[in-house]
Amino acid sequence: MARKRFDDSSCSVARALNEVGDWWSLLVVLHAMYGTRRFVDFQQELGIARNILCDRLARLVDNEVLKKVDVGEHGSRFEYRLTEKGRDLFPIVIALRQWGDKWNPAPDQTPLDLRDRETGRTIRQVEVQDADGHPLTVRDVFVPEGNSASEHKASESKKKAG
Amino acid sequence: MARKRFDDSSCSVARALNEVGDWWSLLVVLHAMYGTRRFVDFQQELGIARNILCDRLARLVDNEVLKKVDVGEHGSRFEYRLTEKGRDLFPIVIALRQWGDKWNPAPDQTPLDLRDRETGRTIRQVEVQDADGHPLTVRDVFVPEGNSASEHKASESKKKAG
DNA sequence: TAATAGGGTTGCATTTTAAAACCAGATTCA
DNA sequence: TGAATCTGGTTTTAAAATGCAACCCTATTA
Repeated sequence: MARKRFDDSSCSVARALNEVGDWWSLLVVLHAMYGTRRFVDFQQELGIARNILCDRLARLVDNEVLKKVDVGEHGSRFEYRLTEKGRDLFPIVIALRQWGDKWNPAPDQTPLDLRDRETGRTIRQVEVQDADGHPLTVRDVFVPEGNSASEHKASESKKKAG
Repeated sequence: MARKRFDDSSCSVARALNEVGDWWSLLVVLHAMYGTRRFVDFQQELGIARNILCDRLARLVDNEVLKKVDVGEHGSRFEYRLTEKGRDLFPIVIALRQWGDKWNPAPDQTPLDLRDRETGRTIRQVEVQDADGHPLTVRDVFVPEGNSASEHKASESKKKAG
């Protein structure tokens, strides 16, 4: 049967994954962040099937992660550019990259060394922080009672949790 | 044909997505962070097909995101618990949730209000930061020349980029 | 002894995916 | 003028992945 979709899920993670949670979409967004804008470039860099790329680009445009711009250069030529919504995926993509570098390092590759354009210094590890900027783990947080997002037992209120 | 896998991709984002980049895996991890540990609970909370859940749990265990523990309670009973590698997905899950809340808010739902267990204060937005903790956008960073991760034109060196 | 719970596996129909071939408008080349 | 090329797709076909339901086995409870 068809893959399940989460358009109307009450869970915002599910709704997010519905837009960028498949095998290709985040890689398309990643390459868009690297500067790729054209169909053929995405296709060659990603090695993705053309029909799948069509589908993903259209879906990302539908979801306003990308916008399709006719730049009218050399005949029919379009560019796919990140919207603000798309650029807002930056922390997610970087966190994924750091996680991959940490837990599945490629033997023949130094991890990505991303630097601040102004100072030239290496960026921080992406982390969840408290109001003061101190790092928090999953065990350091809770969902206050009454928050509708806690419907599916978000807080660790079960006997075995903790 | 088969879906493409990225096990040996030189891109750490692709390798990360290979482990948790499908429709269900990150939702399983999310619920594990909420405290879910047992097969039937995952199945009921997620509404996932049992064979698919089997496959995903096994894959996550293979990839050491979860570990399977025989707690020998009430006969055959196992628990799936997050490993350190799995807990390390916390920033990614939270960033996804914040992105979903921001760009696809559910009309009938207040966004997740996650709080610091110690102070009770709301957590920060997950962001990419420079060495001093100041937020950075995708336009504020670059990949230094010579970094092997820049092979696929990570730095914006093309004529049209910028 | 039967019913039930936990944790799966198996079969089968439906979708998705990948690969390659094909298509159509615009442009450059000869 | 006409052929080749570039760009951005659509179509076709076969292999996987998915969802659903039914089945299986162990252990516990009624």
